Amino acid sequence: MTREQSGNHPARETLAGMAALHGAPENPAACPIRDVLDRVGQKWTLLILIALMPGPRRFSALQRRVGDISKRMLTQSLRELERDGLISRQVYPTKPPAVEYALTALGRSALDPIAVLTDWADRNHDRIRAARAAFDAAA
Amino acid sequence: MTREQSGNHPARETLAGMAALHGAPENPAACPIRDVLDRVGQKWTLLILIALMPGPRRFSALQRRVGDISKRMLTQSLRELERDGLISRQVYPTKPPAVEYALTALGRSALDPIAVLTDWADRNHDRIRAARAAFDAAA
DNA sequence: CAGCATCCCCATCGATACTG
DNA sequence: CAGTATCGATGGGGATGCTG
Repeated sequence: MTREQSGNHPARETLAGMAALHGAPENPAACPIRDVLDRVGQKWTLLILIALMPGPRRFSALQRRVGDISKRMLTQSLRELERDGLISRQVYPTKPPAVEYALTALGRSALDPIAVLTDWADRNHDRIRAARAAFDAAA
Repeated sequence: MTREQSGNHPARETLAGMAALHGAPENPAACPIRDVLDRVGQKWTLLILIALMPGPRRFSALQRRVGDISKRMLTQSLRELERDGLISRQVYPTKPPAVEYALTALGRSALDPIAVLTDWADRNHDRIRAARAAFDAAA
């Protein structure tokens, strides 16, 4: 989680605006872009959000669904997502305790822009792989 | 893997497919999501792409524009972006050598989905910060 | 079942110095 | 100017074990 530079921007909505504003990193406050991207770029967060798309899931169910994530990382990632308000955590004090995680409205809304990005990734992955092969061949 | 019920949203169908795809962790390179996200999540890549949006830039100009990036990281990040085919590298063998970097068509196309994501970040940053404050207060 | 706690590896990144 | 080379700090994240 890297923090620094790239101050907050007032009424920017386009990348162009951000490119322009970036020349002045006087405000040390957290940049929304970095803030979100650092989270999205983390290894498991996205997989967890995706795993929660169909509906609420319990801890173990999540672990199975995500795949080879360790309990440690699952716990840690869930905490961060909960802290950011993207998922909710409901504890049922049953005999063996049960905890259910679910997407919040904010979490669901995050999946739309993420879907755009992953769709791009899906559509252009071949091109990227080809570019890499060409680059490596030239070396 | 089994398809994930309902999801009238087309983009979400794709995401669900990606989730299923991850079921095979033996070849992580085969997952477009991780492939792209790892790059996007890196510290400087996005800043560099944004810095190149207005047009081609030379090494030093990029370094000034991005901010406090070291030459080491700038070089490294540029190499990866070039390898992925997102930017091009043009060398002018002048007296003091000049090298110009520019977005490729692929690189430009990547900025669209990224803009969607950063726009979301911009719009929802306040909510996230509020959620964090609430979470921290509860602890 | 859900989750902390602990140990440890290694990838990422920063700083500095050197070069064609 | 545009890098390369090297060292070192930081922390993400895997493996394992323990608990309410």
